[in-house]
Formats: sequence, C-alpha cells, structure tokens
Amino acid sequence: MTEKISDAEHAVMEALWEASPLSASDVTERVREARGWSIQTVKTLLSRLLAKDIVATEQDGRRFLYRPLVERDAYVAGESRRLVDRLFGGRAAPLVAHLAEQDQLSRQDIAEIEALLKALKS
Amino acid sequence: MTEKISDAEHAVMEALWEASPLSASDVTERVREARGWSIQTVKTLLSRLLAKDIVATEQDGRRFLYRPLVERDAYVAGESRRLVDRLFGGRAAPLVAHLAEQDQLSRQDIAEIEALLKALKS
DNA sequence: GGTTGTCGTTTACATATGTAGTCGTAACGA
DNA sequence: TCGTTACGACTACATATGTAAACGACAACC
Repeated sequence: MTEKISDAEHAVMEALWEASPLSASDVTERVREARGWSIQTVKTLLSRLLAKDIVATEQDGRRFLYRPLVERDAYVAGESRRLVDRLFGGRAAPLVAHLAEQDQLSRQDIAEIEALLKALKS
Repeated sequence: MTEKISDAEHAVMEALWEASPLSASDVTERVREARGWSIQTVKTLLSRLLAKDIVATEQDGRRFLYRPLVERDAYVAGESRRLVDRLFGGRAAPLVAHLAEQDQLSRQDIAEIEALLKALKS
C-alpha cells in the first residue's frame, strides 16, 4: 500500500538506505555525483517523500534528519513483482528464461543461481 | 533509444502485440475488460504512441489500423534491464536470489529454471 | 440529399514529476 | 549587534500522464 516512489525519489531513497538518518545536505552530497541535483531539488524530493509517508524526520537542532520508513527490501520486492506481473504473467521462470535468452546472464550468474536453487530445494 | 512507454500506453501495446493491425475501436474492445477506458482515451494513447514512433498506421478506407513498431521482446528486454540496473547493480543473479528469498519461486519455477540453465551451459 | 454515426484531430484538465527559485527565520560568526 | 548563512516552507513552471470531451470531415443509410 505504500505510495509510488518516482525515479528521482528513488535516487534519494538509495542514499537514505545506504545511511540514515541524513540531513538534506547530506543527501544532496550523496546524490551529487550520480545526479548533480541542487539542494533545492533534493529538498523538494524529501518533502514529497515525507508527504507520502515514505520517510520520517527527526528534529536535530534547527534542521531535520530524514530516515526511511520503507525497507529497501520491501521496495525491491514490490518493484520486482510489478515487473513480473506486468511482463511475465506473474511467473518468475519466464523472466529468468528471458534474461538467459538475451545473454544477460554471465557464466558466474548461472553458477550462482544454480547454487541458490540447489539450496532452495533442500 | 525508443521513447518511454507509460503504463497506460503499455496496456494498449499489449493489445497490439497480441494481434495487429487493429483499429482504435478494436483496441478499445480488447482493453475494455482490463481497463474500462473510453474510446477517446484509447485514441489519445494511440496518438501519443504514434507521435513517439512506437506504433505505425496504415490506411484502411476512412480509418487507420495500428501496428507496433517495437517488438514486445525488445520492450521486455529493456524494462528488465532497467530493473536489474536500478535495483540489483546490473547483475541478474541477485534478482533471482531476491525472488527466491521472497518465496516467489514455485517448485515448478525452480525446475524450469534449472533445466534452462543446464541447457545454457552446453 | 439530409441525418446519423464514425474517424481522426484538437483541446481540456487534473495530477505527477523533474528541477528549481524565493522568503521568512533562526543561528552563527565577527 | 548586525550581516551572513543555513533551514524548512511555499511557490513556480515545464513536461508527462491519465482520462476524456468537442470538433470537423466524411461515409453510410433512409
């Protein structure tokens, strides 16, 4: 039921998932390289995330520190499921098949996945 | 480099991938159940897809028939890659690991994937 | 041949999104 | 104490998106 996180907001969330709580300027610093946003932009994104209850704040003197309310894992799970539902009829196997066909699996990926599956079956 | 396909546009594309060429009303009929859009809405979406060169038209008497210019496979590949890049650092194995952890893989999925990988290694 | 229905085209409008600028205020530094 | 700075809040504005209504042209039917 969590509200939708946009692309830009997602970049901010990645910073917060990496470390938190962070002030707006901390976040700006952390996303500067990847996105080059002004602090104003980051503040707007943080406000929107706040309004959507995706992050929370705590007072730190005159400023706010931001902290995620949504776990990265939950977000990743949601997005993965959305993709699988939309494009693969809700089944995960066709997704893996697709990745394989597109040669997007390295030899190492294959080995890792096999090991994983073996573990799963036990 | 194909332009972005929005969620609503994607529903229209699925109809066209299933069968094409189709008229606007054909498409409307095919998406009616899933989305319940008016024909006006479908026409707008088709125009936008046309403007983005994602579909093409051919004249059929007084009306147009629409046909995809982008293969479903290419779209699926792009979206899958985007997800893997954004959420799994570009590596596919962690995605599979994630699905596994979330219990999103059925026993049958596992069997299918194993067979697939075995085939890949040969 | 006028009416009606069907097309594509144009316009509409609310909300979301990307990307900031401005403003009032409170703290900090000289 | 007085200017500078750093904050959050509010405002801005273009483009994208979802969802259509209105319009004008033309074809089919009576």
